[in-house]
Amino acid sequence: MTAPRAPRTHGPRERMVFAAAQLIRRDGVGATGMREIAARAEAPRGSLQHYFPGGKEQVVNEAVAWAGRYAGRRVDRYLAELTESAARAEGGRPTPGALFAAMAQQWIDEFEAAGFTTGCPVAAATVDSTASTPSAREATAAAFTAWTTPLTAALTSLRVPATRAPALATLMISALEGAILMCRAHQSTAPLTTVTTELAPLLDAAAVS
Amino acid sequence: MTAPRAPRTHGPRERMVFAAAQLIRRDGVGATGMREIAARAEAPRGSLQHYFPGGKEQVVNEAVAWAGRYAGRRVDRYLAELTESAARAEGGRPTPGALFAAMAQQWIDEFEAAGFTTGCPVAAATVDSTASTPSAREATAAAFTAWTTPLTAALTSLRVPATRAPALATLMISALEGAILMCRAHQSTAPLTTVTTELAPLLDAAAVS
DNA sequence: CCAGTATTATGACGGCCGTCATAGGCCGCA
DNA sequence: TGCGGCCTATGACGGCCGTCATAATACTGG
Repeated sequence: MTAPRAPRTHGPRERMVFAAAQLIRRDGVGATGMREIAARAEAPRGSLQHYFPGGKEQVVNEAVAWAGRYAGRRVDRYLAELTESAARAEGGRPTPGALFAAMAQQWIDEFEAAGFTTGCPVAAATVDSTASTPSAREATAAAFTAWTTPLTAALTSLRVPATRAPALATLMISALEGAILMCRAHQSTAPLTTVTTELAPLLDAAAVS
Repeated sequence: MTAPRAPRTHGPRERMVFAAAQLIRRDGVGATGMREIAARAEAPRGSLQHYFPGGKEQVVNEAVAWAGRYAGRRVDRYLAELTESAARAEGGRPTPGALFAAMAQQWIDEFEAAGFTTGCPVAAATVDSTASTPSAREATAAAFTAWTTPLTAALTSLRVPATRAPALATLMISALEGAILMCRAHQSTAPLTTVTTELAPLLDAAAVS
């Protein structure tokens, strides 16, 4: 997304941003080293200097921004999938609770497949580097916005009134992020399923008939 | 609470654990140094070695455990305060939503006073060191348990059925932790107030008449 | 007062970090 | 064929880290 057109196979720069995001969400910002990023991306260490003259700060900020965009795109995709399957099966419209369930399920699948080793990179960056440079904090804010905005739009398309959609989007992301934390701590997907179950009636009730 | 009776003034050991918790919640685990902990506690650097032969891992784990116990005690205190004031004013009983509001307000006050520089140490430890030693992860799990358990009990005493109280406690802590993250990122207390408002009806509806 | 333990104090060591400097390879274009 | 850019490669530097070793000091019980 930095370039208008991505190279046919992901270029080294893109690979490094992606590798940084992966490492950050596993180990946190502080414990992620530049050398490690280059190694993970199978990119030369010198290229980090070349593509990211701003140093580690720039790499981390781009990784966080990428993660925010990714989360936003996932929301759009879930909405499209749910809308299609709901229309085909019952001729109806999916509920906000089903959208949240899809978002949570993504994490449950990942935890079950990868074993609670990784969390949300935006959360990691928020915790780790709020106190550091202002640009790092701004990057996390932008990432949350890039996630909240499509989610708000999705809720609106699910007949949630425009006055409540932003608040519910904030609630959904908050609950999801917190549940992810608890899942990692307890090494269990239970918090995510619990939150999904408990939140569903509230979310569904917000959609006007 | 490590010792049955605390020394009249907090001893150096206790001060170091406290200082570690403060630094962790501001900078994260990785960015918090042993020398910094000692300096903040106004304790000699050699005492860290003496009181914590397990090294940084031990200090961090004790700080996280302390934070969990602290959060649990806060829940008990809020419940007591709300119960008393509700009984005096209306002769009634406080609602679960009011309990959540009290928990959130603590953070709002802190953010407004200290400027979004600090978050929850348990969240920081979870993000930073899930991948490191197993004991660190266990410490975060124990901390969440030390928080969830009193909260579940509090909900039960507010007439939430025992079958739903644990789930609601998980939801409350998840939403609170996530909202704290978003507040820090956006440098605004809005997420906390939003979550409090949106969650209140759900929580209150769970209390049987 | 003395012995012995608890605490404090300080310096050194090895390791990893992010960054910089400096070459070396590579490829398109004249 | 040569030249000028992008990219790659590699080593060095200073700094901070956690830990260890070794004292010096304070305190308590006899």
